[in-house]
Amino acid sequence: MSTPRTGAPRVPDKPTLDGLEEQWAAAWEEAGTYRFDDGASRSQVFSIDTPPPTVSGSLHMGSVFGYVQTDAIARYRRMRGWKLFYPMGWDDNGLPTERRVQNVFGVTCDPSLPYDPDFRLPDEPGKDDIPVSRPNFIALCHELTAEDEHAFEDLWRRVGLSVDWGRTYATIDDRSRRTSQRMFLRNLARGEAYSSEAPTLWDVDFQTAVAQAEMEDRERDGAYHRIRFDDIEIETTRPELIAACVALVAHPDDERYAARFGTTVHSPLFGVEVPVLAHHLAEPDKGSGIAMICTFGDVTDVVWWRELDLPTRSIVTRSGRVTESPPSGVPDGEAWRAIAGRTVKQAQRAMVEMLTASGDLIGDPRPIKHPVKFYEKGDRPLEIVTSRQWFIRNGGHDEHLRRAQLERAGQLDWHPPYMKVRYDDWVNGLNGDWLVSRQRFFGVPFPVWYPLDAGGEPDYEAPIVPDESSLPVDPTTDVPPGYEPAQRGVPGGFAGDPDVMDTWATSSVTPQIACGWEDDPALFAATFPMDLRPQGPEIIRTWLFATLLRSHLEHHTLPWAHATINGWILDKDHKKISKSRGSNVVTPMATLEEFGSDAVRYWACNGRPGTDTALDTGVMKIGRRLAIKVLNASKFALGRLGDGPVPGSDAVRQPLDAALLAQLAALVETATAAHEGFDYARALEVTESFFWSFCDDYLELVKTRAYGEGDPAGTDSARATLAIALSVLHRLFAPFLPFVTEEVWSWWQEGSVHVAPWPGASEMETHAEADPTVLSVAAEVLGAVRREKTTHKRSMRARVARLTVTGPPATLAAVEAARGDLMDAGGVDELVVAAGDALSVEAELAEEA
RNA sequence: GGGCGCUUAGCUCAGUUGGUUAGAGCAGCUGGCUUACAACCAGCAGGCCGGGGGUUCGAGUCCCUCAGCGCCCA
Repeated sequence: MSTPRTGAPRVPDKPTLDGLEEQWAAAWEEAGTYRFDDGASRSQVFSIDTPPPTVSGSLHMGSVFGYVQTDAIARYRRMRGWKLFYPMGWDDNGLPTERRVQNVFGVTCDPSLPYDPDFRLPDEPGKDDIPVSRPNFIALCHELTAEDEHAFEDLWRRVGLSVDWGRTYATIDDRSRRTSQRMFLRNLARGEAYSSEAPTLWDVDFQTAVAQAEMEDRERDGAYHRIRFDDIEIETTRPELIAACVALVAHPDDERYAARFGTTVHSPLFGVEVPVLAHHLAEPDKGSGIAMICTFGDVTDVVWWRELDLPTRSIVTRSGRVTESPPSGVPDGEAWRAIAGRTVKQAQRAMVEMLTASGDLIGDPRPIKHPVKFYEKGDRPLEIVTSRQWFIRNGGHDEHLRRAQLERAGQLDWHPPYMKVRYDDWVNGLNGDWLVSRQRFFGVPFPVWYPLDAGGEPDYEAPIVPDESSLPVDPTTDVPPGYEPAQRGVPGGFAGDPDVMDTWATSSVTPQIACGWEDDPALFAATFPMDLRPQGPEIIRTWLFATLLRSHLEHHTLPWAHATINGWILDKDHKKISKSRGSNVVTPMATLEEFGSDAVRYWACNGRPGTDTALDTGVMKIGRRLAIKVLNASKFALGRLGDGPVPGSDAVRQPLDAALLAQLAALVETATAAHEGFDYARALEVTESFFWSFCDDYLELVKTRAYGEGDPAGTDSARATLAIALSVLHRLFAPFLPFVTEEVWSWWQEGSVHVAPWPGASEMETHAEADPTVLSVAAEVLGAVRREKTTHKRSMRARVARLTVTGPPATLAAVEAARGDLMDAGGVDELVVAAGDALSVEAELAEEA
């Protein structure tokens, strides 16, 4: 039940939407309206694992879309009586931030440099990037992300997210680093995390390893080069790797090469002897049906290398150049010196020239288009290099764990359900464990040191780990237990792991970060496992999957009960809004100022769960009109309540009023059911539709009575109904239009509408007989009267001398029940009814005055 | 190549287990200042529900197929 304020409502003469955002955002902050109740128990709490936005990403309307939808869900649950745990996080660690720091400040990180406490940026950026130490670089990262986070918070407050701003975290802050490191140490202790020297996808520009989830295929031009290995001709798109060739391979059933399996041939130019082998992954239809295996040209090479137990002859370095000296077994001759130290592209040109000259290249290269692996943020194709990296087991090599991951996802409530398929596809397609180490700087360090042997070589098999109580640590500056600072890097001493974790390795523990895992046991018990993970579809394979994995490994439970997956934002041409394509992207703040936050929220909440939605200012205009209508209708209805106490539901005696309340009860039921299924869009739709009919028909029909003309009982009935309907409608709209509903609520109620209880059926109960058709018939008759006036181009004030309604008995009974209201609203002098089959209305207009 | 989603009025979209004559808003057109709102109100017009085939008494809805668009994966 709502709590009406004593005294008459205070309604402004000229209600306006302008300024509501600032006014109410400040009021909510002041009152702590959205603050989490610390004493709540798990059964009272609804906890939301909000996606921490990448603060270095651009702000655009796509950012607003999903967050507003989630906020509508949160506001509904809060009004249903749940104690909302709804914190916000900032994803600031990782490559996007490093890249922005490089661009904005014109610096690059050189980890070999010592920390410079007096470092100052020059006033004018120079032509070349300034190399800075790792600590200086990280300081600049913090400086920049602080600004970005401020911009995001301003936006979220402006758009009315009802998050508890007292619980904000950042993925690089102490709490996140501690949680992330602790989780890693637990994984390590259980054997779920391990390091290994292995072929790894490598971005030569970013100088870091890349995980399967961050890799994408791009269609690129290439060319098949037909090359002679003795009498066998192979086809390859990468002739520059001939020096790295360790075998030839054909399909075991391929009769063309059956006789050659087990024999050897010699590579051209280098003359290295390599075996001819059989493997089922060789494609007989591709090229000449026989391929060279290099270490490493692509991911298939890695499979062949592993399964056929081949030697390693890597020639590509982490910078994307050919090594200076040849791998073992390859002669350091003229051919090698032609490619040594060159970029991959230069080496390819040199090889083609030499092969042409030697006659080992058959015919001209044949141009093709083929998919090439790229880092999703990268500009040059990924190379495969051998390096030591950290992995977390994810089921990619473990059928048992894979099945467990699929089962977990089956226990999760997906909204909409078909989004689960994307998860299943991803898990079924996993071909390796999760690579979590990155050779970067602004991230969570691995909390690990390695003992150095007498020769100064690290022992990777016996990492030194810190006590959990000392977390977070930075092994590049902190000293491991039992060692002295002076022992860093000296034989018999220690060395810190220089790598940082993949940003998803930290993002995958947002439930643990937000809920205070191990830091705040009471909070954790009250909030975890969480209730809801809202997120975008594109990060199902990364964020959702990884979060599920870590929770499964550590807690043997789902991290949340529900996942809502929002759709894409498309621009007017139905193209996905791209962060990199900055040209046509309007900043959300400008849009929010132009249309108002409620209007933008209306647009966002119109997007069905999981459905792609076009950025459409037309829909925002409709939302703005709706918000204005709420102001005006509220002003009218509250202005009719009179100065005395508002009559209660007992006063509802008129059939028309009872009919309105019956329809309203049905609306509440429909809207509530929609919300329960996370279908905020349907709840909004039915509420909006009801509200316009309420304004156009009911308010017009009841207007005269509400003004207090005629029978006082009729007036009381109208006023009681208006008060109930208005209170319910304000609350039904509150999750979508938080600003305007709070404004109109404040005119006549105590407290915030956003913590008012969600309406229930009991509020609409009356002693009057409730027949909803009274209102629908009355509305139809009134519509016919209006049609008559419009057809004759007369004003709505024109009198109707005689109105004849024909219809079946039930319809006529409804007309009789609303007789007075119909005559008042239609300006009818005489109303007569006549029996007939179907409802028909005849209006004789009075002469024009 | 495989999977998922989408295709309904000029535009943006609803259409909930198959069930009267397919809805809304915007834009368009015609009227109306009506003591909540002209940022408003009333009315009109506008649709082989992407194509084809099938199941059914009955299909926008279910099945098959084709086409286009988008996304994911290989």
